[in-house]
Amino acid sequence: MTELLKINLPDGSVREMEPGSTPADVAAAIGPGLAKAAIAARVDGELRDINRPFESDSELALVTARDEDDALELARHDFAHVLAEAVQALWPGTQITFGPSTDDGFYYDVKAPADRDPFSMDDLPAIEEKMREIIKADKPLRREVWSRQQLIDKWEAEGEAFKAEWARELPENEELTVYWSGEDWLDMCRGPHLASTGKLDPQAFKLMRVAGAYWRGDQKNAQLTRIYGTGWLNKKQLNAHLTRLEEAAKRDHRKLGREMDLFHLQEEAHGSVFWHPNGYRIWRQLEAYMRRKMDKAGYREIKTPQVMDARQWEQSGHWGKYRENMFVIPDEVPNTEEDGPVISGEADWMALKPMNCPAHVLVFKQGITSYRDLPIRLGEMGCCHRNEPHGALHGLMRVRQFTQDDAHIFCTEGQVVEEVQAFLALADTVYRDFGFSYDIKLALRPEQRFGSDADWDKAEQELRDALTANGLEWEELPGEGAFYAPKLEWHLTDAIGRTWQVGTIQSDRVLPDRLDATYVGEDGEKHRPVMLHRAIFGSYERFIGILIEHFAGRLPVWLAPTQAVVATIVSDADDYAKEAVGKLEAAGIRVDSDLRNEKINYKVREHSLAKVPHLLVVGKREAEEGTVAVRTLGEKDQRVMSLEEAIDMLRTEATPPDLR
RNA sequence: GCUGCUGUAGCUCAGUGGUAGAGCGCACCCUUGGUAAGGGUGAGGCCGGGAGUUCAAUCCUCCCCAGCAGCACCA
Repeated sequence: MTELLKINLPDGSVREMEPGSTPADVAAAIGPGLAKAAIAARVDGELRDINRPFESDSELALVTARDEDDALELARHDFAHVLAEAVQALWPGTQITFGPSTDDGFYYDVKAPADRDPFSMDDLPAIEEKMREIIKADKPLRREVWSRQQLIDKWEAEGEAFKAEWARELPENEELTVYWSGEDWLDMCRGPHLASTGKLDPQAFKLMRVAGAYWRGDQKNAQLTRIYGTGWLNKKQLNAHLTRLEEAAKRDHRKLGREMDLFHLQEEAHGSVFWHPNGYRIWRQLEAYMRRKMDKAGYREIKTPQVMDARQWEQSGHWGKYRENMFVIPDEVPNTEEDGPVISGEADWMALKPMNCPAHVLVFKQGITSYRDLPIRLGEMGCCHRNEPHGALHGLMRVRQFTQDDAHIFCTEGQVVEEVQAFLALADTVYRDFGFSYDIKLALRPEQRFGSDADWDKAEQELRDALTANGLEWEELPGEGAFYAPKLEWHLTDAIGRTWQVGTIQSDRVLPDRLDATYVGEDGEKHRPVMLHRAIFGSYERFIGILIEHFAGRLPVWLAPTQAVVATIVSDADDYAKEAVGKLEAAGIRVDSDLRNEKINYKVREHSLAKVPHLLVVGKREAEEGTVAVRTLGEKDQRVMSLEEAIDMLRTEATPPDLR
């Protein structure tokens, strides 16, 4: 007589089940509706196959499509397996490796057989077709426990070198499982999975692209082809996602930058930005804003050299740790008598600064500093050059020349927490002014680091203390800190839910030491200051790129390159339009006139596409009455008001948020 | 840096082994029109750079450069 298993359900009831029964059996016992709806189970909190037998008395929660996070996770993981199966069905000899779910879908890393080229976009329709076949065949997905040797033998027999390698290295104490798809295909997988491929909606996925990816994420390893798909529970969700992607593409700052004539990039200076008048107007507004914020927060602005001798970079540690990202130049006047510039090879080396911090320490070191002077907050709109890997460059988001709203706070040990707290508050006001919400992450000590564990303990705890004191929540990222310091990172969420890393603060005890920065303490002795590296925008380039995408080009009036255009309907209104422009300019508004011989429809369209916030239309009527017809971007209606009212309105809207 | 794809007019893109086309934009002319494209005419291109194959290369091959997507890195 075997003992029955006690299965506790979320409503508090208990079902007694035969040994070997499964969550599916429980669902069936409860009712046919649930039996049909249940796609997986949470057993003692762990997501599991619906057909995996209970091992003991358990807490059970049945998972249905209404548990969207779990359902999506399962579906995407299954889509990945179906993808791998489809690729192998189409091209026998393809090696398979890994296929996880992602935020919006799934991917599978595969290696094409030796007798064909790597997979390309052109192969995707055929793969999709085969995937639909597999889904429609409704192949049962069955879990089986295998021994390590069984797995290794199978993978080696089939020439699956990557899988075999992985099977060898799976953790000792883990139960090793495979999942059968029908009777003819299987993959090594921890699971869980849906009961059969037919549980997937064949219209709810789409293969998106192929890309290279390294085996186990390491550049030294073989490069595989990663096939990306997006996967959902139904076609409606898929379409909604595809619409979101189109929306994101419309917001692409590279596209809008061209359309709005903000900046350009060209190959002769790839990775560095040519700012056009419109784009630099945005920059200047941001810079003026940030100067006011920093001035009020007790920072003093400095300007330091672009190029410094290599000896300086050796001392700061950059020469050793950062040289491959630095632009290095010979300190020699080249001999140009030959065809080209000739360098003797005996020159001393100089380097463009990739960071501002060493120069700031040098400023700090001038003269003798008393503890009474601390904290000293040195700010710089610091232009830095980093020779980034070519593949990393991306519009304004990742460039080789960029300007940081940088500052370094030199303070005593005892001042660190309060300085971090003040910075937390300052950063908060800035991000709010732009309408961003954010998450804070605390990046903890990396494997390779300078400094003692005691210092790291202290530095990490100081950041936590400041966060706690300000009532903020954060997420910790082990191993992600800089080699000299733990750091807080601000991750902004934009209007369509994407996140961007911008601001940071890092507490550093290494650089003051390397560059021998000291202050005289109350005791008359020399002490090391702590140095806080911090930025809020991060870089102007990236921040402007984020703003463009966040606002889809429709920048708030205070940032808009052109805040208003006065457009005439008939040339009889030209003189009045010029008068209006003069008054608007006198009121500090960035305004253009459009007196061209074009219809008003045409002008409205053009300035709307250029994302000008307000169009002031003037015809005969307005000229006679001293009014303007204001058409605001995004609205269909016009509002007629006196020129003075319009100026007041624009002046109000054009006031930067910190001056309101 | 790695893998794949791409590079044709200012922009978006067609196209062909016999030195090129569209739409938008631009210039000029007509039109003075009330809230998202009025009409006409015209000027723009060393078809990313270099080498090779060929009677002939924008097109095929190789190398380089840049862009895009991802990876790996990062503000």
